Amino acid sequence: MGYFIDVILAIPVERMFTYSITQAESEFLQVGMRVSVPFGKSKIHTGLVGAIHTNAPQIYEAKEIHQILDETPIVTQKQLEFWQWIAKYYMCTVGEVMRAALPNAFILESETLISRNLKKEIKDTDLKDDEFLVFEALHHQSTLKIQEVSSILDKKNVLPVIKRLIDKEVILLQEEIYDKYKPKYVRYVKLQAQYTSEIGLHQLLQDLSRAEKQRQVVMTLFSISAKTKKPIKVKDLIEESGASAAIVKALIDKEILEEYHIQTDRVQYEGEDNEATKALNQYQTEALKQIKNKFETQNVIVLHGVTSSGKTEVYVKLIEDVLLKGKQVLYLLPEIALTTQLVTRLQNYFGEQVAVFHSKYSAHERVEVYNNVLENTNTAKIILGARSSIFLPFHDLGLIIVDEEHEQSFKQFNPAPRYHARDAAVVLAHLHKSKILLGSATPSLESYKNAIDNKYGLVEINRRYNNVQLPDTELVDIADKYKRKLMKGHFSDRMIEEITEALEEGYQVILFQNRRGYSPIVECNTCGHSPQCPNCDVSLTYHQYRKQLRCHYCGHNSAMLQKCMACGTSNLDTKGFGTEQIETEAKSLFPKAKVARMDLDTTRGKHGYEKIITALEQQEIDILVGTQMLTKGLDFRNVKLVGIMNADNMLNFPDFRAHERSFQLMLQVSGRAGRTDKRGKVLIQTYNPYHKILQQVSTNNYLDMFKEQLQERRDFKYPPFFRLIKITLKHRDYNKVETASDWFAKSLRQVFKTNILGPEFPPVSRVRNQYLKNILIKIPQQQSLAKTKEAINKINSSFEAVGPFKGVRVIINVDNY
DNA sequence: AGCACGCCGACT
DNA sequence: GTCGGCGTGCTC
Repeated sequence: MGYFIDVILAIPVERMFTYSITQAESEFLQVGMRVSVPFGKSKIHTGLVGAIHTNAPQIYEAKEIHQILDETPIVTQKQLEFWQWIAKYYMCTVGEVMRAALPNAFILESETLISRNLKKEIKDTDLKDDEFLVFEALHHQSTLKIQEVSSILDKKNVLPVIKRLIDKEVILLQEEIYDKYKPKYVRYVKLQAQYTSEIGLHQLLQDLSRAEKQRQVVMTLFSISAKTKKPIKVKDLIEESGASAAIVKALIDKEILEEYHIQTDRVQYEGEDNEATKALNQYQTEALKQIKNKFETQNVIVLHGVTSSGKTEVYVKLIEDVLLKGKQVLYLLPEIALTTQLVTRLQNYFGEQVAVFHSKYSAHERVEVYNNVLENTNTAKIILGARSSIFLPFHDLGLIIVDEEHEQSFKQFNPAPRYHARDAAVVLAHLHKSKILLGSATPSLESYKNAIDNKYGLVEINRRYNNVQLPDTELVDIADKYKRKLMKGHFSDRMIEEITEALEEGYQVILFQNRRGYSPIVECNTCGHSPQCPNCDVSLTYHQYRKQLRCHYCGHNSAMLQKCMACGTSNLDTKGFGTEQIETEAKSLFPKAKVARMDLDTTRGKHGYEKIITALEQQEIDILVGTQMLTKGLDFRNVKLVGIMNADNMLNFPDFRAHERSFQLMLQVSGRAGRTDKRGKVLIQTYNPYHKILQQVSTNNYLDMFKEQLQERRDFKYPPFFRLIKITLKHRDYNKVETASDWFAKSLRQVFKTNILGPEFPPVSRVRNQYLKNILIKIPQQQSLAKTKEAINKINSSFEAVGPFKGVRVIINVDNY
């Protein structure tokens, strides 16, 4: 009888692959372990064991596996179940989920290594120039990677050269698979055993009487070990004794000290949990009580607490309870909110039990967190992470908190799996029979509706912490201000007055403009021509600080034009404005104030974001201009005024969620104002001060907004009443996209009759030289989601079989909002 | 996703 | 005339 395993590979193909194994291997292997397997002509891939069985495949012969990579499963049964759900719900392959779910370092792929064939005599004259270069390089280096050959020859495609060399038997190939993860070892030292006794030590110090520096080092070592009773790092010893590394080395060489290594986590919390959790005020206490009560009967609760109401403290109390029961906690946050204060705050309470997981971490660091969660170590009881942390190998999850639940960034768009971390977390909680709390000052309509419908529990906090008042919001009609010539640049007289006042009182100001760059359109005043991106269907945005025109879709950039490309006059003008322009204007209007800008362009580096936040906290910045980055749950103590430069471009955004999102955005930015003693002020500049959303923002009326938006969603058949699936077709050829999308939409209409929208070009119909066309499927509540997806999959496979549509990419996005 | 195999333009 | 571009099909 043969033994076989079905293996999941991290590639976008539907099926699993069957490999043959020996009986011994079948006894050792378990579902969830990794194996390396030969795949395709020569490559070796990492596969995850999905099933172990004895059914030989009928139509092909299974290859043997290459190697077993794990001693115990690294993926739990629950995770596999979760992967299956994600793949099914978000219409992607399990392989794609695997790629997103495992740290990259776990997914090894072989690397082709080239080495010299020593058995063969080679005459230089037999080789062509480029062949000789490779041959010669192998004299200096025993093996070369393909990529290295590429750089030696300075060309992309080196395979033909390599092939010729193999034919001439000059080189040999080998496939090397290696673990990308290397544990970190820290050097420690201790005294050799014979010196640990009192006599031995005494003798040693005498022997070293003529080597004063060395004697010092030994003395220091002795005193540290007496003090801490812990192993001593070489680094610490050098620091403490003030000696050089050479002296320590000499002692090791003389065999007085012994050197050893200990495997160490890369991410470590050095401090201690030195803070008792804060006492809650009456509103928080009440909320906590309600949450606990409702968790008795409900698994999901929405916590709606106004900005600065102290939701975090409530979370902390809940976490404490769960930890006492010995369970794990997952705390999900939007990526950007992670890098800051919250981490420190939780560490102050929970010390090393807090583990952080996000994209800025290196591959190694992620592996360590992953393993710690898998082993359920004490250093991974609370996982603070961005959306991808839902894929960690939890054992005993007791609570999931999704903070800033409304945030759009919980949804992944590219690549697949296009999952929404909040929604997936609800499923994850269900799998673990865990509770889940969705917190926000401005809950998403979906979540709030679920709460109203009693599917979820609802708990509200209506007071800010310390009873600080909500800011006073004022709408400024800039149409009127322009008419009466009261505008200076993009600043109304009211804005200038308020900024002046805030600055005079020593407070800080935040100015919000939801668009980066200097101005999004450059236009010729003579002929009306405006420069477009060569690869995408958009106008180029002018970035003043580098005097560049840039495309925000593909990153294309060119120097700012001096003359119009169409008519040659130098009568160029800019339309619209972004953060850069606001920054420039603010600097000239308030020359004494220190103005800084926070957007994608200024926060690029690893710590760019933190630098600006720290500068603001330390009051090195008076006026901070920024995009929506500003909204992410930051607590700025000294900000009194928040100015929204232009509310209209958000409100007019062509998306069914534009109003909801504008409300959330504006309320969140407003929340940055006046967090302590003095009541904050929010100024919103708009052409349309009677817009209902602006009215609702200014009165902080979430419920009104909710009801009104919900009605609109019902009327126009949008979520949460209808589910959406967006299908995007993509190809370089315009006509191909046209005919392909027509075909696709027609097929969909044959099945669904109504509720198919499009095909339609998106607002930016060409990105990176690829034309895009969207089809939107609206799914009424009574229509089966599973059947709908089945139908879409069926149409998609027939589509792939149509010859003329070859090469057209189909991107399916479930819940594309 | 890679990666090999196979058919058409720009260079020695 | 070859080198090298990327379109198409397959991977247990």
